Amino acid sequence: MSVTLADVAARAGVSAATVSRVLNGNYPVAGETRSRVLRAVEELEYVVNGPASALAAATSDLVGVLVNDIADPFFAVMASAVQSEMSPAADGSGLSGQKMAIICNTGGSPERELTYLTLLQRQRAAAVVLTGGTVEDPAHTEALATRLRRLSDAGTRVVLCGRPPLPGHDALTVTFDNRGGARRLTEHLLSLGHRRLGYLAGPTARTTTRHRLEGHHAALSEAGLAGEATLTVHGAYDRASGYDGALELLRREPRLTAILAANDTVALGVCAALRDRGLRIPQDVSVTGFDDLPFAVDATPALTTVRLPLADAGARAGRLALDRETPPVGGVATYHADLMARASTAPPSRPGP
Amino acid sequence: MSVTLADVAARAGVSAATVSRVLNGNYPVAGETRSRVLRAVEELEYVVNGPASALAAATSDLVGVLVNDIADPFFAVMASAVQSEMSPAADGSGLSGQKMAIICNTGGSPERELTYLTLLQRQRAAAVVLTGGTVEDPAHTEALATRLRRLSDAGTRVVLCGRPPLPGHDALTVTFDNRGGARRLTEHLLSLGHRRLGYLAGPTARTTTRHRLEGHHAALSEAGLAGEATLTVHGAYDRASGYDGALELLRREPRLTAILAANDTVALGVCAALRDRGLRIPQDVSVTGFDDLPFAVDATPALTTVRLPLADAGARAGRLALDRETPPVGGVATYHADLMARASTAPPSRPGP
DNA sequence: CTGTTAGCGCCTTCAT
DNA sequence: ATGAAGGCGCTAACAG
Repeated sequence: MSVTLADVAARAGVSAATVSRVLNGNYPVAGETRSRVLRAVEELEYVVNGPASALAAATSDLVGVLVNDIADPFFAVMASAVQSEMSPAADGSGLSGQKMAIICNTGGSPERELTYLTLLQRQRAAAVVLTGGTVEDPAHTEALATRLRRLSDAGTRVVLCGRPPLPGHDALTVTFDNRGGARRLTEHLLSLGHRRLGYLAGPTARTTTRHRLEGHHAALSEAGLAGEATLTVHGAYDRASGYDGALELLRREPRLTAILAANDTVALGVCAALRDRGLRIPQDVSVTGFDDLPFAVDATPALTTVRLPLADAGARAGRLALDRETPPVGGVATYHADLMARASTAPPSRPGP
Repeated sequence: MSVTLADVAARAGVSAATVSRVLNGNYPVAGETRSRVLRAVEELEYVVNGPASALAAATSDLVGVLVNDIADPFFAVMASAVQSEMSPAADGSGLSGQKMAIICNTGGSPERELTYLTLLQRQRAAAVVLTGGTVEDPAHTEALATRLRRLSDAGTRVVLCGRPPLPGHDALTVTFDNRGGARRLTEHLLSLGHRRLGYLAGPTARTTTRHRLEGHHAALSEAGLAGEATLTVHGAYDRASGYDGALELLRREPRLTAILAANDTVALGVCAALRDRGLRIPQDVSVTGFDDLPFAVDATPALTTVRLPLADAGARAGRLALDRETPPVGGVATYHADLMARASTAPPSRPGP
């Protein structure tokens, strides 16, 4: 078998307890003894047994991070930021208590979300961060709240990042003003003179989808256009949905002059579809995204969108999860979504009626 | 405290051993007893204590995945694929033995890479997957080999994904033909008639950088252009390096007609710089990327690049890590890099001398 | 400051 | 097919 604490203790001529104290450094140990222990550790190439110490100390160094899909930049950026808050020093000093992130891909499936929470509870995770929007289904909301309550009861810190507070559980929350973002985007288009807008929404029954749609409608109402044909098509948060959705919108209303996409990735699909149709952006149709992912500025034309401070939010969530930042009042921090007006939007060439 | 195996046993009127056997399902248990135990588990909301079972069984359900930066799509796609091989069924059935991935961001730092390996050894990880290229430094290579050997000795499976086999350790390896890819890209440009090429290489002393550069040179030599001014500038694998690097290349050789970027992200920066300089792509300067990340096809013009089957490779690595696929002969599987000729390359308007 | 003594919760022979 | 018992490696009181 491998080297254990006892081996190190024997080699250093001290008790196991002393070795443990040296390694964890939260207890006074004589300098002399200390270096003797450290030397023995070196010589024996001893590596702490994580499970054993987790069991004995009833704590763990694991932090769960739930994402829909880590290959989606939206989640990758947040997850990366969460992680950056617990990354070890480059020199590898002080590894004790070093937290490690377990990133779990739920694929947007509510069931899998619950499954992963169980798995994380099994690992006795120190904290759990749930990122991105969630499904709006009473049954799932309740199941989720129950699971999270069990986790909190077991001492696991729970933080929500990029989704609204969960009814039935008072987890710390870092969220985005999705409504405001969509409203600003819509206002921007209206102020340019657009009147025939198409909205490509995300999957139904998801918080982000609903909030963005609400912001869109709010802007329309304020402009006295509430009654206007609110052309809306739902789809997934991916490029293909953008492509198909744009074609569908054009089929329904060939005269539309602007399309608001559910997010930047979808917007890319929209742009591709418009190009394939021989329509120019923004001369014929203006396009907007959402999120301001890194590639948005490199799209041609550069994409008008709203910026979500994903990295800031993720980092904040990470700190809250590690209890290294005082929680915001009320437990909820909301990040503003700034309009990034770029080249994909312009006044319509044929003003509306 | 929380519910333990003993509690369940008491409730079900059986011994702890029996409960354990039911939960792990690798031992015959009477159907009657079995369901009684399962009911007790339900009623008590019992959740296995991971650390405790890991300690007792001397095995763990954790799998480490090392990446440079999870926010970089190159790594995110691979990591996601590795993970997909161990994701639980959506219905949450059969959670026992469910593996979980710990994704570690090394930031490209060799020290941190070693640190994370120690941390994973501490967790007694079932397997470790190292993704992406690595630093070519004898000291680090040796330190890495040593660390990996300790891991293997401790029973952890080690898989390399996206990097060449490591001298000094016979880890299973899934790698890409970076040389071939760069060669094909260069041949493509040469066949279009380009003679003044600029090469924007990645960071020095990294395997991917070197291999791609070698492929580039090989193509040049074969075309009898070995002596030609091989304009090369090194930079990081990010957009900013592409932007700055392109300007630097143009400064050194204003007449160049093509730029090969270290990867797609860098290529995006190159395109931005060229546009800002008023140069048209591909009429004035052709541009190529590497990797064929999702956004490459949406760039304008669509980026000519070579496709690395990142998802396939990641999935393969995942299966090898879980010992669910017979290893390739020799322990090394190499994936081909296909040329994706798109709109960012064309014959030079002013043919070379 | 350091050693001693109990567990932490589970798995796994070994009996039965 | 099930129960009993020991131990996995470490930490946390409690003495000294």
